[in-house]
Amino acid sequence: MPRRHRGWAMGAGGGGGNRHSPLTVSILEPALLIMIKERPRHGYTLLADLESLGLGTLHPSVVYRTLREMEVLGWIRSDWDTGQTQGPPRRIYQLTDQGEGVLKNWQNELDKTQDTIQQLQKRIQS
Amino acid sequence: MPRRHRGWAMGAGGGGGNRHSPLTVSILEPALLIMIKERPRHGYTLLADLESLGLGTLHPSVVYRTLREMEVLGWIRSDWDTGQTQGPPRRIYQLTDQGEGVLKNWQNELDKTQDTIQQLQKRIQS
DNA sequence: TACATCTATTGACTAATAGAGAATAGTGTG
DNA sequence: CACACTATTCTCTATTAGTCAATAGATGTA
Repeated sequence: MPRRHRGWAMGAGGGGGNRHSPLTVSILEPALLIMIKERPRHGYTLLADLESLGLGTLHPSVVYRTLREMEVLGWIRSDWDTGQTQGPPRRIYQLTDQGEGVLKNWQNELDKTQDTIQQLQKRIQS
Repeated sequence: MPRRHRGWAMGAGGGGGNRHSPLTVSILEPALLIMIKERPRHGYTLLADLESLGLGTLHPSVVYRTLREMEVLGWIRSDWDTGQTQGPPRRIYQLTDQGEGVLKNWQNELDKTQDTIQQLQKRIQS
């Protein structure tokens, strides 16, 4: 089963189950950082919150992996949740100081991206 | 030399030469389609035009490869330029009918992305 | 207690993409 | 001819992403 990325835009409305575009994946990282900064959360919650952002097509393991990798990089830190849980112990993630800095870079990038997309949208309308 | 993507946001303002974010790469495909639709062009020109969009950090081979792959997919078509050139013959790309459809999908995706980013920006300001 | 179900997270395997550098090649200029 | 500039292609390898399966605690229920 091909999981094309290049070529994503062909099957978006056509074929079987709809997959997300590469853009979706690219936004995952800042989205997680922003939500974690808002309020420390665990992966399962973040998974649901991504849904409400329209990034809900991402496979859980992609999200968990991203979280683990960002922790290795020192952008976020996790502690085991001591409160009662309806399941196995879960990691609560919070932003580190380094993560704050990284998030600032990401904000600049998001701004630039907004700008670029807007330019593209204008160009196509004329 | 590591060409990290995950981890991009660390070195953006810090280390050596600045690389682009994954977002930049994700936008390349629709950007090319839009510019080609505006006016058929060859790769070298597109390369320069990307610059003015703020996507100038992309390596030429990435851009040429993307063009070739989009041609294989049937989204664009190329003819050798018959006019005089100041160099070797060059391919002029133009959008196909299929490419028009793909571009529409991309436009939806760009809209959605604008939306998501805006939501994220709002959330971080409060 | 055996079993299903829901909450949570992790691991392993492989396909696909991206980044870099070098190769190829035509044209014009000193 | 050597060099610079225009233009495109190729190859090699690092990195990322997608999928599936495994692990595991808690809760309910037959």
